[in-house]
Amino acid sequence: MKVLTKKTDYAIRALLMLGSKRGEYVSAKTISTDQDIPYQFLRGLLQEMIRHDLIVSKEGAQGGFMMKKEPDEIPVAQLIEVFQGKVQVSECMFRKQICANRSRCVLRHEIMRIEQVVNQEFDKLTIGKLIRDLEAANGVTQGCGE
Amino acid sequence: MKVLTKKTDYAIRALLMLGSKRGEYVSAKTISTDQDIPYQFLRGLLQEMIRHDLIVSKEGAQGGFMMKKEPDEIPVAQLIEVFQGKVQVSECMFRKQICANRSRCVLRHEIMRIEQVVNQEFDKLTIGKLIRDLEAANGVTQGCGE
DNA sequence: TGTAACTGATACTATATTGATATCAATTAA
DNA sequence: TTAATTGATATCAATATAGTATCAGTTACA
Ligand code: FES
Ligand code: FES
Repeated sequence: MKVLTKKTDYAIRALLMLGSKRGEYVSAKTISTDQDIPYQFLRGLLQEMIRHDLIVSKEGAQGGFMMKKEPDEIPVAQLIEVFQGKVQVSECMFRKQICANRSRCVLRHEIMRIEQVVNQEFDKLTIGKLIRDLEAANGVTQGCGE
Repeated sequence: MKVLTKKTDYAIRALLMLGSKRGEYVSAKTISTDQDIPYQFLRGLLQEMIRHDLIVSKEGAQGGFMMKKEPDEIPVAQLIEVFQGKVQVSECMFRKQICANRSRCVLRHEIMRIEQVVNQEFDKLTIGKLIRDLEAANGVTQGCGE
């Protein structure tokens, strides 16, 4: 069970890069090469992020993409929502029958509680936090071999 | 983003049924009809659960399936693991490069922390708990219309 | 002892989701 | 003018999820 798909993973990495080069336009090609993300695939993700007001673009030579929002205002939860759809733990079980007390149903309650916990965690984890974490750890943005 | 797939969903419902009829064999057909789960699909799930020692079966007429483990000893986390594979938030980002301090990498840390939280929650939620919750709520095991 | 009600085992098909590529028009810096 | 770029969109491939079909073997019981 994979919680983050490639789309989200790539999007995060693209944003980390844009976030650490704020104020300048970075081309899709540069991001693609640097982060090892398939070029055209990345292009699609970037456009999606423009539509969601996370970044802006400039066309033409020397064009590229730039952060629009503050990195601290972009929680990973939002990226998950954009690229994988809202987290929902499960449709309601027992849909065959009619629950007498739906608002008080403990099963539903239980499931939704977990849903909330998951969302809260991903909400606290912002791009800004990740950037700071990475910088603090390495001085330089740098990754691992796995 | 769907956290529980049909397989897990169906498996939980099958176990809730077996768990509330302990000591007797319940046929796949009965479960299928009662819980509205595709018959052959369910058969596969039941066999998988036998392999994982959660239930036992009796062949032949009047045969069927029965709980083996205590319902309280079956956390939803285990079912997720069996039917969807272990929860993993993400492969390591930045795999292109080599992380100097992998054991101290904060990004990895962050991601694994969330992974743990999710697993803990699904670990606390056992079949036994769900059965009790349902019985307490309704007197009878009963569902909702969604 | 025959047969209907069952599970065991396995192969198959369909559909949806995810991941990736290709193409061409429009824009812009140099 | 042209090379470097994004915008927009169509298409394809790979994988995962959901569901079906079939046949052999076992067992209760009429
Ligand atoms: S980025 Fe992977 S261990 Fe650091
Ligand atoms: S089982 Fe769905 S609301 Fe109760």
